[in-house]
Amino acid sequence: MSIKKNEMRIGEVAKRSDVGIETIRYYERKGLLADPERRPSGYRQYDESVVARLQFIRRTKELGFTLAEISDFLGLWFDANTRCEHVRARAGQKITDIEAKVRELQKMKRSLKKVISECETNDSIDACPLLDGIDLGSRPT
Amino acid sequence: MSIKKNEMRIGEVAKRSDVGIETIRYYERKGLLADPERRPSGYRQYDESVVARLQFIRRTKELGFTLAEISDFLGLWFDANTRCEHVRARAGQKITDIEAKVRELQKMKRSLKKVISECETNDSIDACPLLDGIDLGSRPT
DNA sequence: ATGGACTCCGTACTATACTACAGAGTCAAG
DNA sequence: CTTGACTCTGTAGTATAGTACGGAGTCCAT
Repeated sequence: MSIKKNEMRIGEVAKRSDVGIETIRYYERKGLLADPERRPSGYRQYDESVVARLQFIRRTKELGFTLAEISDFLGLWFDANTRCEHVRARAGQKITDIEAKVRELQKMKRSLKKVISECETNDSIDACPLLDGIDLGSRPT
Repeated sequence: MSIKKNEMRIGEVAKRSDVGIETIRYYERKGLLADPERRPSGYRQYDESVVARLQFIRRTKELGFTLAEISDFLGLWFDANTRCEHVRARAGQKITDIEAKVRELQKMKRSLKKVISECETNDSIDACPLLDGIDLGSRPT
């Protein structure tokens, strides 16, 4: 029985996590956030932990994961019914997905660096390839 | 004056790039693909290069870039009016964006590995942290 | 020369992820 | 005890990125 700070209202949470009030309620409806405690008035009552969770959702979304995937992700940790071996399998799959994304991003980065270096040594960029192994055709003249 | 294979119709392109026919036309409307040549009948006529371009769009989308960003990306290479220094600046910005994404992904990966190792040494996962430095609260009991 | 597969265009529909009200109730500073 | 900021629910609207469909024309193997 830990002592919880249970004093934030939704507006405060929105400000701290940089996620809109309407969006927080939307995530609640979608099951990405647990139904919060309520004051007698019906006002939602949050503690600190929801801010971290919202920031996690926001950042993960920017990496190209859908809310359904993020929900699954959070489920890895929060679903008390998930067996340990299932957690391992799902986490392993997520790691594979992440590694593929990282490889693609690094490929794009290498190509962009190539664009930059070609531009530095050559006033014209006629010969710049945008991506390794990808022929995007000639630039219009 | 290079020899071009200019013989694919839209269905063939769709099959090769694993992008739907309707989606190809949609990308054309959105300006992600140039207006293709047409047969006298009005049928669109493509060469090989469009397949690579479509594959690039598909993969890049999976990395969390919007079509607008991808359009910008492709513009780095295809816009003949873009000055070299602008290309460098925009490419540099993209690299920064990519590096931030990679860092976030690697953070997620580390956390997932931690989840897995905790699960391997401990039948209960009560103590697994989902993400470094992020307190998601206790699992329900 | 004809039937089945393919393509055309335009429009309408869908899913995802928000975002914006309306109208009513709540909170707290002065 | 009022008043302005905040919150409630429910519903409706928006942006993005497709996806489906109807009715007509085209391609080509038999």
